[in-house]
Amino acid sequence: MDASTPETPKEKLEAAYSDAELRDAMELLFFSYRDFIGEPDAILNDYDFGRAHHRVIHFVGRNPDITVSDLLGILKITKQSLSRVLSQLIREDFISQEHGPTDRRQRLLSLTEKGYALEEKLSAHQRTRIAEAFKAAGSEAVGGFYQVLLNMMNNPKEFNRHETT
Amino acid sequence: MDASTPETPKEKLEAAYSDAELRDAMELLFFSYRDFIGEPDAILNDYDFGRAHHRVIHFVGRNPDITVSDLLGILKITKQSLSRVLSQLIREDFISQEHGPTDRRQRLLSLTEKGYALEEKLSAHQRTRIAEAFKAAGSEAVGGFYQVLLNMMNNPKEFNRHETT
DNA sequence: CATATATGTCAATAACACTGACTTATTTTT
DNA sequence: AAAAATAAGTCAGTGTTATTGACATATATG
Repeated sequence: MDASTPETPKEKLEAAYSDAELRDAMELLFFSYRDFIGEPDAILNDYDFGRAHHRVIHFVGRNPDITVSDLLGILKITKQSLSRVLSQLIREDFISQEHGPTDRRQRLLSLTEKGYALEEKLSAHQRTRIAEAFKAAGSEAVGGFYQVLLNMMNNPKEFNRHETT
Repeated sequence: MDASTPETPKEKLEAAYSDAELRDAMELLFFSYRDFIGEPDAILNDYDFGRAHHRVIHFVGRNPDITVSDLLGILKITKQSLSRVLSQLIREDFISQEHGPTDRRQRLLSLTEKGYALEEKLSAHQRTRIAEAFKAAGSEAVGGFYQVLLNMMNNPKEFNRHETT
């Protein structure tokens, strides 16, 4: 259970990572994520919303007509947790619901115009931050960023890269 | 305030990123971070600890003899928030305190053996996850990962890469 | 008709963060 | 030496986001 000395010879070629290096990566993730999510909070405050609202707005915006259970699957929270946030967003007309066309039990969620406007506002800073980080690092680095983070996911297929070109 | 059409000619060369691509990156960060922090929770549960305890244990482990105010600066939480978690960790002998040698007002924090053991246990899964992601992506990709995430930080100097070689 | 599924809701609880006000010990400044 | 600043800790109150468990309703499927 101790892996402090990386002396396994066959792994030398493809670079062995020391515990210290791996802990570096852990910290880098912490710092960058902390700063990444820190920004929209001020805007959310004006609406009496929190980060949970932000996440719901983001994923509904990204996946129009998503079902409640699919949204729960993405967020990995409970129905009851989502309920408070979601019903607030519906009540205040940021998100609309409609019955599933084939299965009327489903409530398909979409952003209203008001919701879309808020999403734009909320993500503006984050998009700028990422765009600048990408430009500064260069497109090769961006590729590496994608590769590593994708590999870190439990189920990389969950990430749906929206192709543009 | 709308940047949907990236037609600025001078930026073409260094690759322009569409809003959709930038939102992809936002999601990738969300997913990978969600899965990254999701793992140690079960272990923490056994100790009646939460993520806040984990963060404190990590950063104290990484920075022996750190002062309380430096730790607050890293975590970006309030003294009162830290207090609950920290006094619990001290009471249960995961973290030790000692007076600063030059400034006796300071309480320098370090992991006890018990605390170090818990850190090892908690970070084991995360280190494995990162190590595997790094190996699968290759060392060039790892470089890109570092570059992009560093650029995303408010103050990249806050990240102290612990050199090994 | 029976059962499973999708969603919603009520109630209680916990973790983690916040603000504001105040205390104690110690160091630095004047 | 007295005054002011700093490091740390504490008390009280509050809010957000999550949890578990139990149950209700509508709809779909066997």
